[in-house]
Amino acid sequence: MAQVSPTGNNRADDDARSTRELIIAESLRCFAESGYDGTSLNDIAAGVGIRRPSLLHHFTNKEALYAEVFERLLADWLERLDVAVADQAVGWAKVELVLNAGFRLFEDTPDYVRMMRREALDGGAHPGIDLAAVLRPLFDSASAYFDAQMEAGVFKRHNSRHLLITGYGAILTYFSDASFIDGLIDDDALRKEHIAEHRDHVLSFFKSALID
Amino acid sequence: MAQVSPTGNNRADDDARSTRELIIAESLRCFAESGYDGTSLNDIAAGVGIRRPSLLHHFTNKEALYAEVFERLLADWLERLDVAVADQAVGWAKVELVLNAGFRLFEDTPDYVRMMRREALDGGAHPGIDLAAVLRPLFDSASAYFDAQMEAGVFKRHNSRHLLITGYGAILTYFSDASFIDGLIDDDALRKEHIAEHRDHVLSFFKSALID
DNA sequence: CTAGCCCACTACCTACTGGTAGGTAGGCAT
DNA sequence: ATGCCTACCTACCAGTAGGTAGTGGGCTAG
Repeated sequence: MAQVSPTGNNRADDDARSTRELIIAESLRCFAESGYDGTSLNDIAAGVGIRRPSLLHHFTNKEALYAEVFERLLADWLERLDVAVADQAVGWAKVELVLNAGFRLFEDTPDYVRMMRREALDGGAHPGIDLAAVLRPLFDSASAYFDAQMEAGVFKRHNSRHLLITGYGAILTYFSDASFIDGLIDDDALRKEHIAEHRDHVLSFFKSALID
Repeated sequence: MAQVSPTGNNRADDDARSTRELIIAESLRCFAESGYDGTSLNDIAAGVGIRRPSLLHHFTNKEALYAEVFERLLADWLERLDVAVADQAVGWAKVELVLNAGFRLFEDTPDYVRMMRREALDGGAHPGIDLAAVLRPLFDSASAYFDAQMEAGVFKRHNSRHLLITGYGAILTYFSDASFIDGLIDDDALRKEHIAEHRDHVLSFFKSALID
């Protein structure tokens, strides 16, 4: 009989999980920075401080590693957004709440944003990952929310689906293309104050397009 | 004495240029689809119908090929945008003109958009290419234009630089992430009618944020 | 102490990368 | 005919990719 999960190993399990976590964290960095093809397992292993075969002891292959990193972060993302979406605020207040949550989320995890952008750009090149399918429910419910608010006269009339796509592009791009934007504004676009500036702009811009 | 450039070879030069053009066209396709690291010279050569060494007869190395493709398309892009920007229209009419030109441009060259997005995402990973430096003059003059119009009361007040970044994100994203958006709207996002839909939305959205 | 597991290691494999060397077929000018 | 040039080829290089096999140390359980 296998003794399933002995309750209290300390170092063994801790180290194991810690190594796994280290690998995932380093993979995120690398995949965000250089993309799937631009990242070698050697790069990741070196970042963790182990050799490639040791890395492959924790993950069956590169694709599985990528999938796990992606799924992990997608789960984090949805969890945090769900909290904001679940709030009972209505009208503009709710939009502001969700936009703020999005900004905070992206500010906290810029690597995730770049990885997500690469995934959207590659468009299903990585089997087993269907970004659109995961986000679709959120997209549909948000679209329905806008339609209802517009119908009720709370918001000005717009195409709700394209409105969401516009918002997605406006916010995500600032973080995913930050290093490009650096060159436009002559400073680090990811500095807190610049992020706040962009957030304030997006909020006021969307507000003046939606309200009154 | 070397006979410099005999004036009128027909087939030799034509074939040569045609092969070069074929390589550039195929490179664009591949780089847009799979990125720099995801594209091998063999892929490109195979697409053209020649072998890798023959390809390297036309371009000194992979980086030089990438640079030429990128510079070529950047030049095309700036040329077309300059025409729109040079128009003497003022106020919202000018914004509408430039946005329409941008949409037409992106619609005509979706591969270019994806390549450009990848470049912005990689942020200077490819030496000798400085996207921000090239676009900076356009960015600054556009920013000045908005500031002047807002000062004159033609447009509502917004942060002009962040307004431009928002617009850049809103439009580019639709094309660069088209395959992801496919999954959200359950159809090919690059179909003419959907592009028109998004263009109409962006125009009306920006208009209601800027005017009145 | 011993048995066994976990984890990381070295050593190796095949496939493919970007790039080079050297050769050949054909066009064109002298 | 000769000689040069362009455009392509095959064959090869060193380096690196992802992945596998087998080894050994350190820990824990019995």
